[in-house]
Amino acid sequence: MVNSQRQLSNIFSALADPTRRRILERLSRLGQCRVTALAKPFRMSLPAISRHLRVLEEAKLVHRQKKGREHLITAEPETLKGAQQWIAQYVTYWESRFDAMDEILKRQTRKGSKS
Amino acid sequence: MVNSQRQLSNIFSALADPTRRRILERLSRLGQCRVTALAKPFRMSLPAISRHLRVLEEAKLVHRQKKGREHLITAEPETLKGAQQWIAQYVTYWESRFDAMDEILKRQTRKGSKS
DNA sequence: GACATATTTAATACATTTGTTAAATATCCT
DNA sequence: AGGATATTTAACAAATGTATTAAATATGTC
Repeated sequence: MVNSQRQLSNIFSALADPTRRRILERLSRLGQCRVTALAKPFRMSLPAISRHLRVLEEAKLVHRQKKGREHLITAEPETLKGAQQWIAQYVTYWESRFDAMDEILKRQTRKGSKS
Repeated sequence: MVNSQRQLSNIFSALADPTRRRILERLSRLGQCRVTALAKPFRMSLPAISRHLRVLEEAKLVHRQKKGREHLITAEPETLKGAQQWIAQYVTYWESRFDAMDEILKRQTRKGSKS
């Protein structure tokens, strides 16, 4: 579970960068993947990608398994799910608030059309 | 709908800051709210909050309506929903991938226990 | 008009992020 | 051992983000 504000901040900052989002996208298409393979389509140095991966890893959006000299990167969907839930709490709350508002407006309209 | 990568980046950066998340939380409890009222519990100058609000506004997580000298701030749940959907696409994809993996592992285990 | 209130903008300082290149580390291969 | 491959760490520059205080702007009230 995503608990702390700190972790939530890490997750959202990680997702805020388009390169990191593309890495996640790529990871979802390719599945477990080596660093170099992940980095391939980016017009950016390997150290830059390495750093992005560290950010994703610190946010626990990604998990690293060392196998010899290769580092195999895997997505960690549970974390993304945590962020999703954080957001969902507000969306559902606001939706219900707006639905309630709609209801009130409808009733007022009915009353209005009666008189 | 949340379309561009740019907007997605804005939304996630906006959500990455704990103060801004608290502002949204407060906004969801209080509903439409004046800037000063929103800023009340924060140990931070008003200009700082003003900036945070601008960030939220640029991300379209929040909407501003000027009424005389007061600015009334409202949450914009549609945008949050957009972010939610972006995340959902990966979560569901990964879940199905993992489910498929589980299925394969189960079958292999059955085969293994037979031989 | 003069003063109070609500909010933003400007100027500035400091911290963090993001990219680059060069060097270091770890592992594999012959 | 020596060389090739995979990846990270270091040093640094440029851009961005966040907070502060002081001043500006817009509106309301007597």
